[in-house]
Amino acid sequence: MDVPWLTEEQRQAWVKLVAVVELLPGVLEGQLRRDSGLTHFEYFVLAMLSEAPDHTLRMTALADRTNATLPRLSHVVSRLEGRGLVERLPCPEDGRATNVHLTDQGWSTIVAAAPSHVATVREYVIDALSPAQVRQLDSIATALLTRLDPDARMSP
Amino acid sequence: MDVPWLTEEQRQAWVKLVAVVELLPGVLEGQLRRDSGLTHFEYFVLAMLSEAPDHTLRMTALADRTNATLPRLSHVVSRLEGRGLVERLPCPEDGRATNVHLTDQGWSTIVAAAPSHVATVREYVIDALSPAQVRQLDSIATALLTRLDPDARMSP
DNA sequence: ACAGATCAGTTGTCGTGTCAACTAATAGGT
DNA sequence: ACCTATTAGTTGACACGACAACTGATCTGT
Repeated sequence: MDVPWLTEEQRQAWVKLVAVVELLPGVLEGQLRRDSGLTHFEYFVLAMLSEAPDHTLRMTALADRTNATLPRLSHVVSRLEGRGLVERLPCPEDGRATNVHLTDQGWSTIVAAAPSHVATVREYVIDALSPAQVRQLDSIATALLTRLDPDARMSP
Repeated sequence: MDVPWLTEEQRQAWVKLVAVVELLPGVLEGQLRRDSGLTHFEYFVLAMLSEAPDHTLRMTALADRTNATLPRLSHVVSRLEGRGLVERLPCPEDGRATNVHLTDQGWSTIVAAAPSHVATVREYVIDALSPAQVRQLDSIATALLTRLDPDARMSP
């Protein structure tokens, strides 16, 4: 496994990216838990459902969009179901599949949670960057995703 | 909590950044576990120790550099100690503190793990970007860290 | 039409992180 | 000097995610 080492420039960028990747989830997690009683992952699940047609997605599709394994998603959906934020429905077209549907209460929850979450995103990310940097970030993230997510499971 | 919404440009950049932050840890985690039997966090702990003077850091300093809570670090150090990769030593200057020291075996482990890890970083990050983008990434990450980590705990 | 293979999801177990409570040692005030 | 407050770290109980094994439904080939 003999590999060309990284240049100092590359190493610096890498170290900082790792720090961001390490710190950002904690900030989002904390804010959502405090303000809305949701995990970031739970928020993300509700958000994906809220954007889906009829507020409904099949487990597998939802797992793809949220980058979750099916077992993990199943557990989380059970909890959300217990809180009345989503409901499971058998899929008419495929007897094996189950549809997850956002309830009215789930919709209210995500609508209530969104503003403060967006405010946090502004505060920690958008407002820290110039408009040009926001565009650069988009290009960079797009480039990374072609490797990290070649099938575009998370953003179809 | 009434907040200006995000422009479409900003939203796109944000969505993609979230995807990266979600996917990248999984890739690193998987590679390190397969190739070296280490968690990314364990790798990071060993790496920080390997860069420290005398291969030694106090628990608190190590917790800062790795963005870990003290309990989490304490548990992980216990496991690493059990595997003989680090050792705990009482701190001479402060009776409350404990120094964590990288053993020879720990050093060998990190040296053995580094090349394939760097290769992965190349593959998924550096090589996906142009040299200009690497520089942009550095600037962007630096800007984000002024908010995410104002005291520069992770990169002193 | 039926048997085997594959697919969608669920359930249970285990490792790991978080939080709260605790111990031990230093620092500060009178 | 002594008593309190703070700091460093450890320990134990609980929650969540990963992995493997399992159930039930659909597809494939003959």
